[in-house]
Amino acid sequence: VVAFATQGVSSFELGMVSQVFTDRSCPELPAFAGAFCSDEARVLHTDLGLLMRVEHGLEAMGSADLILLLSTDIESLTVRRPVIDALIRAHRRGAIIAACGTGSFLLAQAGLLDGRRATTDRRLVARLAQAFPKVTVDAEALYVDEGRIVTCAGMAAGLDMCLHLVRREHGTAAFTAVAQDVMVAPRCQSGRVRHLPTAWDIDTTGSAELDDVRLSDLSQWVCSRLQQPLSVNDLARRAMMSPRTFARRFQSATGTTPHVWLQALRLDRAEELLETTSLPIGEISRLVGFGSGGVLRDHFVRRHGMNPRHYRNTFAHYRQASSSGRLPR
DNA sequence: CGATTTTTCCGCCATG
DNA sequence: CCCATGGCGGAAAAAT
Repeated sequence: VVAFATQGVSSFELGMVSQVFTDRSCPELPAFAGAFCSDEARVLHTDLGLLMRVEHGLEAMGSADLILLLSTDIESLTVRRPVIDALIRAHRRGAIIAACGTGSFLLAQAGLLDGRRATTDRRLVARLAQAFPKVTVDAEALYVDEGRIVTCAGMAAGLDMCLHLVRREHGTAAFTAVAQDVMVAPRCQSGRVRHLPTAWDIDTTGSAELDDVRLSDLSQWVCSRLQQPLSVNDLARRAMMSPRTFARRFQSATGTTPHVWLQALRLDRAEELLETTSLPIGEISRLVGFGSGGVLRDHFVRRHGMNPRHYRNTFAHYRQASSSGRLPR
């Protein structure tokens, strides 16, 4: 993992990437070899004015599996040709490139965002869209995953993106463990905001606060009884709303429907069990509340493009530590 | 995989 | 008048 930094680099992101992508010397977790690189002076000042010595130049990108482009102040962002070339080469080679905040501008300049969706720092989304019309700018997303090109909004969204990458490449068990290691309460699903809202992410008009009270503990309540078949009506009853109102308020608060959210939760748990136990797939289906293995399989193919057995094999190497069939947590 | 049954979702609308 | 609520019916999706 190579992180590319320029003058004025965000010290927050420096800390973030070095915490997530570190060698934990723990057999159950993926171990990352990380390095910082830059194309300019080997001594950079961060956004806080601290001095930082960078040991590698652009050549470090040549062998990286994952390249992270760190944020800087947009005014001091200068795009140099060698950087663009290095990014294009890395992309052709098959590397994953993930940009935080202003890093999206580098990707855009390199033409790597053309025809793709992307996001950037909230204050810069309009600017990105205007400067690069071929880019579809998503102003809402925490991060946007376009396969080998990933972009994210500023600040803490970078953490979500990094954890998402861990999950995508190494599975849910690794994701959960790393999230615990950096003391982030893992969200139930990747992508958009999948956790149920707390007061600050609902718009504060109307009676949103009352909703918050009624919706806030729903997530936990559901997680603790996932193995039972829960209908949307059950959720509504628990949230003390009529089914119609529940559906409507859930939709406006989370952007998704109760059923979709519930299935995502089930699927999350199923992934975890597939990776960390050797329970039969039918058994896992039952445990996470899918009636039969067929249903689980269906959802799996939709999310991952592969069936549960294939998925399990892909991430099998993280299993040896706890293969007793014991339930995690 | 296709047919059948069940569940979910959304627009519409009356009500308070 | 504004707006949240919740019942209803049918389309769509999911489960069997």
